[in-house]
Amino acid sequence: MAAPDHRAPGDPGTLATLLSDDPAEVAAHLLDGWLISQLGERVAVRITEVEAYGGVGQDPGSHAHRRRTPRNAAMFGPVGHAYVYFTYGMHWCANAVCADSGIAGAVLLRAGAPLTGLDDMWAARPAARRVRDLCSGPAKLCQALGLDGAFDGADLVAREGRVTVVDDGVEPPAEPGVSTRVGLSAGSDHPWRWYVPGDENVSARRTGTRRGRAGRAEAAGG
DNA sequence: CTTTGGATCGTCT
DNA sequence: GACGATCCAAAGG
Repeated sequence: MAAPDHRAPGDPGTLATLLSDDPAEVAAHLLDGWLISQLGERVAVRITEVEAYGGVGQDPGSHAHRRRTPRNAAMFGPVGHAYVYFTYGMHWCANAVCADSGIAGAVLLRAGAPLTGLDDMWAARPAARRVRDLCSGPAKLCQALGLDGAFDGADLVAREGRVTVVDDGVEPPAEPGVSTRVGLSAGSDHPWRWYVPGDENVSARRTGTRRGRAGRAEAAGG
């Protein structure tokens, strides 16, 4: 909820190295890292939920499963850059590209805990009622940080980028929550979703008959 | 608190 | 022409 005072963004350089590996290997390491944008002043969140997506022929749930297309091109590009896509006719979602060069892969940034720039986030998300409504979902996160198609391909590990993912040196959870991915019709069997246990800034999984199975409020429990 | 239906358009078949 | 890596308002317990 409130921003811990002791946290301070560090050197983004080490992150590029981290991301040069399989999405499923690196995804959980992004938990508790910082995602910062320059909407208004400085808007920052602590990453609380991520999902891994694989490359061609590796992952039926991935946009890159079939082949490279104009939309998913960023997934085949440099590690540490953003893959931002438009979905459901109205929402943007952002990924951090990873995997070795030439092999498509990405980590979807699904949720975050607001740290700084709360005023800008409230302004960017009029529908939000509580703090946990600001960034508790991939499209909410993008809206709160002002991320859209203009950020597709942006360098997330550049020292002075418009959007930056930063490792603040704080270790990610020793035992992160794990589950299957949200909202998929294919590839939903892989346990490639990770989240900070007990954090309320985590997306709610739909429990209805449309998809998925018995998911619950996994933010609870600890 | 939970559940349901609707919005809305780019992308790929 | 179909379907989303989703969110929100409304309605019911």
